[in-house]
Amino acid sequence: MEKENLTKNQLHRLPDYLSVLKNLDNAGVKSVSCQTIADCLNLNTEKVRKDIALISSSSGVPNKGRDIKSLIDDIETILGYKQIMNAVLVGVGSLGTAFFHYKGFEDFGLKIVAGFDTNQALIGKNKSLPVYDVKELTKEKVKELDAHIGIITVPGYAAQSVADLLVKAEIEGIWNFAPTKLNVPSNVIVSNINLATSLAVLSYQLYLKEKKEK
Amino acid sequence: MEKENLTKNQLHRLPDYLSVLKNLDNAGVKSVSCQTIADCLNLNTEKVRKDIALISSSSGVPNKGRDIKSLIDDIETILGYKQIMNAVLVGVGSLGTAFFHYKGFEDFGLKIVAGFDTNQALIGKNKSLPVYDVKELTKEKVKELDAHIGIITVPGYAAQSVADLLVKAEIEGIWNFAPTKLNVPSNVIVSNINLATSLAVLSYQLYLKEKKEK
DNA sequence: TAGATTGTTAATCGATTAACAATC
DNA sequence: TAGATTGTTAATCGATTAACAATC
Repeated sequence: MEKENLTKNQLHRLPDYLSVLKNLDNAGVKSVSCQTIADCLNLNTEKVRKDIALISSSSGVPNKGRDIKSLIDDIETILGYKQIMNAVLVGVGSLGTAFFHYKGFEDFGLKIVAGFDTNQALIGKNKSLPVYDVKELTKEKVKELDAHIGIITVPGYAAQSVADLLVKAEIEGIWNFAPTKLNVPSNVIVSNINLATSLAVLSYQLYLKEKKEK
Repeated sequence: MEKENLTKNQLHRLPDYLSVLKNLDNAGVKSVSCQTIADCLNLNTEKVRKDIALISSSSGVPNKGRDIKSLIDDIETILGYKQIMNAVLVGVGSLGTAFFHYKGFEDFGLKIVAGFDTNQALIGKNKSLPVYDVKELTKEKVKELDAHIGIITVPGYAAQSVADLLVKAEIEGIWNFAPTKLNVPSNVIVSNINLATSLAVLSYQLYLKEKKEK
């Protein structure tokens, strides 16, 4: 599809583009210019144009723009929304339980099929999804569940050992919510999401604001 | 404390530094060089040195490094961990409930004190924290709760109207989990965290890997 | 046709990396 | 003292922005 790989920044903008495009699509709009997308997101046209050119399977039409539906299709393909992938979740604690029951991920192509934990009290089938002992997190089990992604929602100190387990179980990608940098072989893909980091941005701005007011 | 403001990238690295420092502190280490931090995070020394110089209240000592405890203190101050701030959560749905019951945020200086929703079934005090009707999200209520931050966990289409409410209620900062860019006055601080975006990074890498294997 | 919009090339900006003198 | 580590200045790299010719 695209000629070159997307940079991290470009990739981060895709979900925003998608959200704008879906809104326009819902409103019955048929085609869109990069200018319009840029305006909606307070970005400059050039940036959007470059991004879109890179990910679009079709060329833009001068004086018209691009077909919204096919653009949505292109982005969703790249973001993996078109194809549901199974995931296992390790750490059915406070935050883990939240995700465990959150159905929203399926819109993004991710389906949690099982949980793993060390806490015996959590293990069993009492919930909508099975929770297994972390000891059962093996290559065979992962294959049986047809899982390709592992979600880590354990405390920071336990994250690396869980990652090691997932690697051994031949998981292809790890979505890491623990505030720990993971060491994994280069063929395993890791995406970190750190709530603390995100919150830090907010706190820092408030801290600056307060400091300025004094 | 620091002379210049931190860039977004630098800010994002602080929680990582903090995590490394805390590990070393727990291990009984007293002082640390930037080189050590850099090694732990696979960053290069120069970058870490610049970052640390910017946020540290004390100068580094050649041939020794810096005192770990005071460095932790500096970072925690900037990240706002030293001072708990109250927050209200709007949207006690699937993801919202998760956060609502997640106690982990208090470690990062954030305490959720109340929830708001439009769904009458969710309103009441049956849980550990009160859930109010979104109609009650007023300036007075926010003041009464001593809340400074608003957390948005509603679906994308509702996010902007919730943001408007929060602004009217004179909230200072918004932590936005909805996949929507918010328009707010410049004195209100917004930090977006988009699970879809984070997942997109993972999906895209898997997509590239698959494409390459073909 | 005229004009909006595209794709592409060049200029600018900022962040990262490299180099090195200063110093406890 | 010698050497590890610092702080700072310069070089490199990459991403963003600006400019503009091409075109439906």
